[in-house]
This record gives sequence, C-alpha cells and structure tokens, in this order.
Amino acid sequence: METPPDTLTDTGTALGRRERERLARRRAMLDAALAVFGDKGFDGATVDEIAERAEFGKGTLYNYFPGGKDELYLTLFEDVVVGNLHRVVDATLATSTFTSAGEVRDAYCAFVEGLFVNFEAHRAEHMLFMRDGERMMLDPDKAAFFGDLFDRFVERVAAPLDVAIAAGVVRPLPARPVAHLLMGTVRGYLIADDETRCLPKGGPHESPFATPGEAASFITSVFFDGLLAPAPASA
Amino acid sequence: METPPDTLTDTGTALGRRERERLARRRAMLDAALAVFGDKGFDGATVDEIAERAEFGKGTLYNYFPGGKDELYLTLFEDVVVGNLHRVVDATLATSTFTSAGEVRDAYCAFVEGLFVNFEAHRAEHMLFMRDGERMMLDPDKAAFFGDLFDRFVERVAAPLDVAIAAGVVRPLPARPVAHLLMGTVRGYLIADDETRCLPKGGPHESPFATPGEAASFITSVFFDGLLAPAPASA
DNA sequence: CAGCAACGTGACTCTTCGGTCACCATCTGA
DNA sequence: TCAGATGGTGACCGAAGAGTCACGTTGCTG
Repeated sequence: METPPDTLTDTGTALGRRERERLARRRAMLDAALAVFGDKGFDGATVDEIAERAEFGKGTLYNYFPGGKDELYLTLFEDVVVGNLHRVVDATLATSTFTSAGEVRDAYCAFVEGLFVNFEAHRAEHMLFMRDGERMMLDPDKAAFFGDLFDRFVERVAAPLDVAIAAGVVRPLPARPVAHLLMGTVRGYLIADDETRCLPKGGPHESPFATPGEAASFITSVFFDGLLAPAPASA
Repeated sequence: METPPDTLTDTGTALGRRERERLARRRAMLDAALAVFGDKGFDGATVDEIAERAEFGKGTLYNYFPGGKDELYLTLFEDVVVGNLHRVVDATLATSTFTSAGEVRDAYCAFVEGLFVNFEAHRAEHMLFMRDGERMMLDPDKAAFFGDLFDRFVERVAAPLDVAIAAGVVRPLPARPVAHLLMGTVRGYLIADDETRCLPKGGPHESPFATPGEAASFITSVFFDGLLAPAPASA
C-alpha cells in the first residue's frame, strides 16, 4: 500500500536512524495536535496541552515547529484536504466516463457516501476543517492558501459534471457552482449532524439516517431527482 | 410599522425618561457588540473594544450585561435568529397553501432569495451565526438553547413542505431532513460566498451570480428540478 | 574517559483579556 | 443648598497562554 511521499508521513525508507526518529517525533506531535485541535478547536487548544499529549516538552515542540500553533494547524489542514478529500475523489469520481444518468448518480452518491464514511473515520480532522477553516480565511495571508486548496478540490468534483453535461445526461448548469453547492450541502449536513451529537439522546434532534449510505442516497436523490413530484401522467 | 415587543428594541412607548435612556444605552451596547463580534468573531472580540466602540466604560457595560461577553453574544444571537430568519419565513412561507408545483417552487425560491437579501443587509449578524454558532454548540449548557432556536426555525421551514407533499406536488421525502438540507445548503453557499470576499478580486474565486435572485433561482432549480436532464423523449 | 555537539526541557517572561470595585459625577428631593 | 441615591468609570487583579532560553542530558568521537 506504499503511499506516495505525500506529506510527512513517510517513515519507512532508508534514512539514518537519527532522521527516522526525528520524523516519528514530528508525526507524534502532529497526531497530538490533531487530537487537541479536533477536540477544542483552534482557539480552544493550547500549545501546552498539545505538547503534553505528545509527551514532549513545549520547547521541543517549538524546535520542530518554529511557527508554533499556526504552523501545526496549517500543516494538519493541508494533510486533511489533500489527503482525505482527494482520496475520496480518487476512489469515486476520478475514472468516470458517464454515458448514462444512472452512472452519474451512482458515482456522486458513492462520492457523498465516501465523504460521510471518511468523516466518521476522521472526525477530528474534519472538525478542524469545518469549524476553523472559516475563521482562517479571514486572515488575508492565509486566505490565498486555503482558497487554493479548496479550489483545486472543487475543480476535481466539478470536472466529471462537465463530462456528464457534455454527454447530455445532466442539465447544462454551471458545473463549478453545482460542485460548490454540493460541497456546501455536505458540509452543512455534517455540521448539523455533528451538532445533534452534543444534545441529549432521544430528543427531537436525532438524525433520521442510520448509515452514511442512507444519508448519501437522500442527498443524492434531492440533488439529482429534485423535490418535485414527476408530472402526474399515471394518476 | 409598530413591531411587536420583540426583544429589547422597543424604545418608543410611554416609559419614564430614565427607563428610555437605559434602553437606548443597552441598544447602543448591543450594536457595538454586534459590530465587533461580526468583525472579529467571538474569540477575537474583546470586551474592551466593545465598550470603547459603544463609548462607555467597561464597568458600565457590566452593569447592563452582568453575564459579560457571553450574555452579549447570546442576546444578539437570539435577536438574529428570532428576528431576521423568522421575518423571512413570515414574508415568504407563512401563508402558503400550495396546490401546484409552481407555487411551492416560487415560495421557496422567494424564501432563499429573502435569506440572501437579508444576509446582505445584516452581514455582521449572520457572520456571528455562521462562524461561531457551531462552536457554541459544543458547550453542553448552551447546546440546548441553540438547538431549540434552530429547531423551531427548521420546523417552520419544513411545515409548508408537508403541505406540499400532502397535496402531491412534492415527492414524499421526509420534510425536516429536507428543510435541514436546504438550510445547510444556503449556509454552505453563504460561507463560500463570504470566503471569496477576502480574496483578491478578479481571481478564479469570483461568485458566478451577480444578484441574490440569480443565486436563489440557481439553488431552487437544483433542489426542485434536480440535476438530471429530463428523459430524452423530445430529441 | 574526556570533550563536544545536538537536542530535549520546563520554568520563566510578557502580553492579553475577562471581570471587579472603590471612587466620583450627576441628579433628585427636601 | 445639602444629603443621599443612582449609576458611570477605568485602574486594577488574577488567570491563561504563547513563545523563549539557560540548563541538563544523551550519545557520539577521538
């Protein structure tokens, strides 16, 4: 399963022991940061807690990440977006050719389900993205960085739609706005779903969908088939 | 235009001068808090800045809002949700009866457009909601408060759908999840749209829709008609 | 084993910010 | 005009947290 030299995950190949240990420590710090950020959000997290969780002194942490809190966050953020989200696209949308409506629907349904499943499996990472990404965009320097990452991702979601539109199986709507809308919808759904999690069980807040698959086909159904009842020809 | 004694906006009627001044000051503090929260977010805002902007001493502010920052925020939040959002529902969805697909579509299109217009007009308030509402939900005490407000709102968005479903003009999907989805979508759209605002003009991030009306009919079109091309009977 | 370099460490500093309170202004009523 | 109440004020306090640095430890080299 040799992952390509993605970010800083690689610990396997023939590096000196020194270097390997260094990378392992770096990794441990990122893991700890992820857990804490995911739990408390960016502002709520403290460098002390991250260091403690990683079982290192705070100074050590600054040796590895001179940029401190920000650098930790940005590194993780890039990991999440390029890592998880693109992996889901790869698995569901990358190789599609789309000659029938069913194919498009299925592909995007799988895509949305993939996002949900991935979200379940990497809740902390995604909460980072959901909760704090917004605020980061306000910083003019960082805005370009985040905008770029997100755009590249949306582009990959939109491209198959262009194919489907060209094939005439999807209405000729502007593909990028549709992709944006789909992502916004998924994001909105996940946030709402996450919010219910903090509330007392059994209340009116319970999510109506038991599995990611059900939630995904619900969204897909709305997006692809629309809300309106088909023309009442067969009354 | 006598608004009902909504929250704390009422300054008109026959109260003693003392009381009127008191309310006016309170109002000024809330306005200042709104501006600062909207600009910097909850964590970024400081009580000092709010007090300064309201042109009062910090102590005075605590005389009026003993609960401090939290109380200011929660008061504003309730204002936004019960005020703005419910007003939009009142204006677009409240009196609908729905006997045709066109009526439903139009009503929800007007609703979404109303949200967009309202958002433009009250950007600061809504940024509050968008950016920090999420984080507030994490606090178990406050979660119930927010969940309730949001639920009451979603309920009002969902109810007309039930009518339309009963009338057979909308497919029998679960109305509350659909309403949730619609709100999530609008929220996602607004956030994405807001993000582009911080980026250099003219880049690839430009919003493709010039007016709230265009954006609203785009969303409505996707939601009601779906993405799929109609069956190619008339080729 | 001595000397040295590399590196982890956490106590410390410095800043920021939420919240308090003793003090003072102003207004009221006798 | 004076006493007392009402209420605004900002200097102050304590907590919290980001980032630093002089020190100690480890392990390599001659």
